[in-house]
Amino acid sequence: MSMQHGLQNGSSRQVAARTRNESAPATQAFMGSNKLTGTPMPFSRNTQIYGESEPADYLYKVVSGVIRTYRVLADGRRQIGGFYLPGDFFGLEVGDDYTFSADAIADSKVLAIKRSALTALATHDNEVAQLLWKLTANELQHVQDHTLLLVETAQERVSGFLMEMAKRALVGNQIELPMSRQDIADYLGLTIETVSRTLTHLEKTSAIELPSSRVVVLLKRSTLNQLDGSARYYAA
Amino acid sequence: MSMQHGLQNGSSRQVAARTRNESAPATQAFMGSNKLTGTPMPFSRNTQIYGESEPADYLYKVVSGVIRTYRVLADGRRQIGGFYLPGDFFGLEVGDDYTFSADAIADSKVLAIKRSALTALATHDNEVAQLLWKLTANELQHVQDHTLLLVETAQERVSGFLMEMAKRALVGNQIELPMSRQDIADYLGLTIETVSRTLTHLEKTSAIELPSSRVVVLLKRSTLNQLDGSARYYAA
DNA sequence: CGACCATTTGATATGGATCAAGCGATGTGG
DNA sequence: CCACATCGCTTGATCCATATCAAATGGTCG
Repeated sequence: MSMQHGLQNGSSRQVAARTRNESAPATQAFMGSNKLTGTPMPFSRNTQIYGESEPADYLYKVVSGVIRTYRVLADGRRQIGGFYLPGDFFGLEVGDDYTFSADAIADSKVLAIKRSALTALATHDNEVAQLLWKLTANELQHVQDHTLLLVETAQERVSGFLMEMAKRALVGNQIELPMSRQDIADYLGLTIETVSRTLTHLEKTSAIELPSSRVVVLLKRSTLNQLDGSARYYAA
Repeated sequence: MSMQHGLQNGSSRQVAARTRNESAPATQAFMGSNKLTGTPMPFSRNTQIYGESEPADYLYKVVSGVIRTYRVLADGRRQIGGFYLPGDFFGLEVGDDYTFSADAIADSKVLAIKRSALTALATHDNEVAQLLWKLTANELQHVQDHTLLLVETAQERVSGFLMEMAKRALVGNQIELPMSRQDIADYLGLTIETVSRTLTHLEKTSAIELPSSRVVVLLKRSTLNQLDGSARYYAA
């Protein structure tokens, strides 16, 4: 793919610290909206919540755990649409059916909100209608950022992913990754080997530290930011 | 420069306007909604309609011509978000600013709809609120399909692109491409050379015919469909 | 401890990028 | 009306980032 030795490049570039538009996998809990009542449901690790092309009867909100949405391509590869953390909504559809499958990455609790109730509400409650729109728009924002990641180099994709996670799951200066290398790879359109090698390389260049495979300590955010091309796509 | 080989351009336009039946790059004119009034504005080939990060004061609807939206990445590469044909809406934002730039690929006419008026309307007119939501959702749908394209092989991407265009601008069994190879390449995350070679290859294998560089005759839709992985991502 | 699974690391292959001509159509000025 | 520059596209040769194939290592749980 389009290569460019991002290292020197980065330095020549103004570090336009572009505060990327907030809520990544979209649908942050920017709204407690008491109007959204639903049934709490537990899902254990690796169980499916819904499958693509099933009727989209519920909108979900993550209470605890982590959810991934994905499609399976004809050749068997899997594309992950996004990772959803507590507070995030997922499963919002405008058409009749789900366009992705969703399952729990870790043991999770989600709130299932009946769609029929929601849309009924929305027709006369403008606040709800606005909320549904905002949720859709957030999702759109996230997919667009994701799209941008997919045309970058492996290093940029992995850095971009880490920056995205940093915004959402940073504790101190370390991130705990709830997902496997395979999940990351499928989200970034790379192979697990490339993801692994890239992380190792970032560690060798002291941009990060990997105390364990699921924990990333950010040492040089600036370096990662520079590598993360999408963080400053409004070029020179 | 200011010139354009307007040859078939003018004529194909009218035809396209009434052949389209789909909602590909989203925001199809599935709604004439008399409530959306705006000022008709002409833009000549290669002129900008708005730039990314400018205040998003207008929503646009294509009357004639073709529009592309894009972002420029830090390394100078350009990513095209979508191509908008007559009937399509573009420039819909939820945040304050445009997240893409937009310009006319060919001489075009667009309707500029004041956003302030729209949002005002939406707060008490549910139909308008619904429309805005649907437009956003259509865009989301399109970006998700686009995302899928970007993780496929060059042949799949080009085939996918042709299928997408076929849904929107097919006349008989031929497509007139209003955009350059560079535009296609930037939409697919490939180089112009790869796009060109891939088209040549499709021609050699008799899947298509290229009477001229801007005209594609579809000979074996089935072959293209098979190559177009995204058309059937819900694998075996 | 041993089986299993996730991750890393190594060696090699390859699809598409890059670099570099060529070519045909359009437009320009003499 | 004809050389000639320009532009968009194609074609060819080579390179390289990432995939693929393969094996080693490490962590977890019975």
